[in-house]
Amino acid sequence: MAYDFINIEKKWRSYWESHKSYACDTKDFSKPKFYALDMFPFPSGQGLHVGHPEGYTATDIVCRMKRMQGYNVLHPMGWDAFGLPAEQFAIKNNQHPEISTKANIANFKNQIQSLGFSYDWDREIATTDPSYYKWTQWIFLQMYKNDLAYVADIPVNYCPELGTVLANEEVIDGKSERGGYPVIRMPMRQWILRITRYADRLEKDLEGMDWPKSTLLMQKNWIGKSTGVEITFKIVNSEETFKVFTTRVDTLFGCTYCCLAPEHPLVKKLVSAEQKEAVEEYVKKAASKSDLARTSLEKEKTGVYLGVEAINPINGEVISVYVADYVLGSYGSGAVMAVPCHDERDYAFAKKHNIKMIQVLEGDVSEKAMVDDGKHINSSFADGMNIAEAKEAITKKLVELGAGKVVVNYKLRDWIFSRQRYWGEPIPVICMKDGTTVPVPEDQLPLVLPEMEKYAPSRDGKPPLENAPKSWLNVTVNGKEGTRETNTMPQWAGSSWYYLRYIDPKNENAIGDPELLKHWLPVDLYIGGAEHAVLHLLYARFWHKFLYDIGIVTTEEPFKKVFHQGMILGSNGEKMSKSRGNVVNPDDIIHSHGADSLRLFEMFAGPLNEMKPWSTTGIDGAYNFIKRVYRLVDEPDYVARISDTNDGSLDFAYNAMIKKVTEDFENLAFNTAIAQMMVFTNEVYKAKTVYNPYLEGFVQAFSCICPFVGEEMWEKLGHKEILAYTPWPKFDESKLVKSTAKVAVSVNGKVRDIMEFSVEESKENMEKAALANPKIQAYTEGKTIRKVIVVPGKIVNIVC
RNA sequence: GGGCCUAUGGCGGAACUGGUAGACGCGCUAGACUUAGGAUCUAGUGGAGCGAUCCGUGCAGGUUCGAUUCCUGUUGGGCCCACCA
Repeated sequence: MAYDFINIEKKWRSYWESHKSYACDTKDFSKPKFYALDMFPFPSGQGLHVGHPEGYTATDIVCRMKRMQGYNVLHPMGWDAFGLPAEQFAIKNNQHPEISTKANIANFKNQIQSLGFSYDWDREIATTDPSYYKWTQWIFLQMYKNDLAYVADIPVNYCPELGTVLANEEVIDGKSERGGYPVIRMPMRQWILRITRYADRLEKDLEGMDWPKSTLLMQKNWIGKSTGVEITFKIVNSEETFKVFTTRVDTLFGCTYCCLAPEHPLVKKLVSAEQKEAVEEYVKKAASKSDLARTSLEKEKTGVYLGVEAINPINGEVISVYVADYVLGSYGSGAVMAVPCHDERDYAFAKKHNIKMIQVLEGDVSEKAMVDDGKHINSSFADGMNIAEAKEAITKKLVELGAGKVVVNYKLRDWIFSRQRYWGEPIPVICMKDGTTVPVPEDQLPLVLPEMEKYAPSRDGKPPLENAPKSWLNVTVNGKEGTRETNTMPQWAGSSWYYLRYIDPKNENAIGDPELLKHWLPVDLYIGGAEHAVLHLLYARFWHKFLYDIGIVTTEEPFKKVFHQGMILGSNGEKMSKSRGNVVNPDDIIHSHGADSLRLFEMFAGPLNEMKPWSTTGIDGAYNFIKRVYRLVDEPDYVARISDTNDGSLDFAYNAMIKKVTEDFENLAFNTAIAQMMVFTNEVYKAKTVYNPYLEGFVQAFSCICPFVGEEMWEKLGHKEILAYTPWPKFDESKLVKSTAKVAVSVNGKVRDIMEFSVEESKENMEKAALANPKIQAYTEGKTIRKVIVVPGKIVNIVC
């Protein structure tokens, strides 16, 4: 019988599904736990992409090994089904998002199931399910009660094309992350989550985590902690003061002017009569400028004189105050001290506006600012000091004067949490006539999204829920009239805590049973795309830390180990896209080569974290290897006789393979594990006979990558039970020890011969034997031996 | 502009804390077998040369008995952040 993957895959898929072979009893605490999580997909209309199975296969392999190693494995899957793209898809196809979402989920589920992943489908969740988003809303309410959710009229990133506000994290180069539409800044009433309150912990706890280094670094940079000094400047002839934040307090003697951001509240108050018109015009212009316009202006430093002076507290110098949009209103105190000689931006601004410059560090400042370390000059008591020393001295002085203090600032901003969209979780808050907000009582959750015929976003930024039925919209609280909040939550809400729900998905009284949450957290292995390095992974950490603070979870961090799979590129090495015409549909491969071949190919193509091009011949190669393996049990008479006695010929090959596979699976190095299985297979073909337990151990390991054909082979080997819970094959270290070792003999670093020595051979004897070797003597003849380096088991190097 | 990652045969990729570069697979070449299949099996395959030998891990240096591996500089590719004071 040839390798009939179509029927083999059909047979075992149906068996595993009907027997619930991979159902996880989370209440079983008798075994060690292992929680492996995939980033749940957004069920798009296009269906599965070949990129999806890559990460999913990786976690599946580890899960299958862990099960055999005796772990109780939680391996769930669900759907991140709310959000903008779902809504856009629905609008485009003129179908209510609820219907299209359901259809897309069904399609995705079918595709995923055909790939043989060992998910526990009894734990399937969808963020759009009211019984799920009841708890998303519940978490929001807890945040609201803990002063972590608030409403504010603030300048936001508004995207007219999408008709909604976006989070800072969702804006890239002044364009929307999704769709690439222009984003403008305008003030709007928004719900905001106070993520900045967690900035310190979010930053600190990154240290030592088993996450990709690049991701840790990205989060760190995004949080952007910096320690500096906040200095108070007095306005001349006024009681007013303003504060600036600086990380270069050492340059304070070189400060020749100050700048306020256009949004700074003192701008209006301080501006002089003669400058009023110019300043007001400038502020107006700056406010309407989109981020795109701001950045596209080649970073030209514009600004106007405010008409007032301030006093530099360190030396009493009188300096001018400007308003300039290169100062950000949302960072630090919204004002800076400017030191033209030692800051590139200040240098450009001062040159343009002809402002005095004082050099306070030695160096050349004739062409550009000098920002490196050096010796201070023109700095009174700090003269001769380097940056670190001057910082300390000047800070000390400012503190004495009561004009400064050490502060920490973060780049991280609060999380703009409302979207002017229909397809999202309703925010469970009631807005009263007097402008106050009242939370929806917890026993009224879930607050279900109302049925609506017209749900498309409007271009003016008004939420679609404004047009919801009056019965939904209008609420009376304590005899007073109010209306429901009409903004909805962003897609990130549902994905910020979904890993908790899998643990106890049907619990109606809590997010999950505290005992179960305690047992199963944290997630041991979390695999997904690197594009979520800051957004999702930061938001989820924030929510988790909050849930920790209110006693829901008992770990400070949600994900112990995170890993990003590399992208699968088109066969031309470019990113897969419809316009490039290089998209591969997994369904086609499942039909032409089978799911096992797809899994094997994606794991063998290269390291999991690296980008790999798709390869048609590569998938053929995977298919051929499966056939070669399958023949071991399908037609052993032609390949290798299966024997009940061990002749020892495969001892080394087998034990080396099991050792390598066990270690490599643990390290997610599947390509090299597969290579070792290929070596073993080649050895079996050569040996023409194979000891039955070796063949079985091989099938168990192989089945982690190719579960369908693995299960079929297991059955053909005479087993009645599936192999998922059989004990993982052990390896015998003693079979890996070799009595002799091949040693390279080199002369002046060039290998000239290979000699075999007993592993116990002494260095002296190895040296003697090498020097006596006629092949070596041909190179050493007539020369004096200056040195001989002997590394047992590796090399003998003769220097002459 | 700043930060991080990366570069190895015709191709995808191996190589542990510096120690025989190219495991394994694809492709290619030759042979065997034939039930003519999407075959299968066996052998060979970094480059140059008849050869002994020489040259080879982006490029230029350095450290070392010995460097794909460590250091400095540089170039190409990728990712992230980009006025954060």
